[in-house]
Amino acid sequence: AVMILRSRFLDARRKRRNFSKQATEVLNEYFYGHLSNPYPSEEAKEDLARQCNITVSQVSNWFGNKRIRYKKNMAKAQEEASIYAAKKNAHVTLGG
Amino acid sequence: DDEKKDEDEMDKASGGAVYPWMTRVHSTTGGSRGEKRQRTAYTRNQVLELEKEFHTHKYLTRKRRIEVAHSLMLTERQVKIWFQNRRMKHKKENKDKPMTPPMMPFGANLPFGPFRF
DNA sequence: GTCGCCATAAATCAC
DNA sequence: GAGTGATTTATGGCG
Repeated sequence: AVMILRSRFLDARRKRRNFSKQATEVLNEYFYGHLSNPYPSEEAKEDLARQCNITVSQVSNWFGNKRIRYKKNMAKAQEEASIYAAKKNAHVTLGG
Repeated sequence: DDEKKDEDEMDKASGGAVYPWMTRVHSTTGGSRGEKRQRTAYTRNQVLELEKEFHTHKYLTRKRRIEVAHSLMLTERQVKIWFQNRRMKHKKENKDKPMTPPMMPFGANLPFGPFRF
């Protein structure tokens, strides 16, 4: 009984820390750059994990949270979307 | 009054595109609209007993599952699902976490991780 | 046909 | 108190 309680206090979320600004930037760029289908492949997750210096699980958590919270706050999230859309347009010039 | 306007809080993408993934995917347990899916939090005792059971067998027989379900006031399905989730957690714990036990000859548990030559 | 694995949803926890 | 990363219940597809 004590063990279970103790394990809860040793949980990872006990010592939660935010990701670095750069990491969040990388993740957001991917998310808003793939807004039509923000489901990175396993390989893409590994890539993002390396870039952000976090684990693949953390990448999965981040995308899961991001998707749900985007849905719950579409109006607000879309402002962010435009920011990253503009950012993306700086890279991919609309040559079409 | 019962004026409720936030039933479909999402689905109002004035300006931005709405892609399929943005729509709700899971059923709302029969509720017609806007009902939060309920996620029952199991009691401490329920979790405790399930953990004990998991410690002895990672997989349950049908018979055992029925017994556990009844004794904990859960459905068979809930017990089955719980064990599946628990197995996934178990797997993750032994993977995603540090890679000390299997490989690594000597200076293994440095805070920097494995050597890179 | 059933059951387990898996990725994921959605709610909730913990900080 | 909102934000955010992690964890806990629950679904659905596929093998």
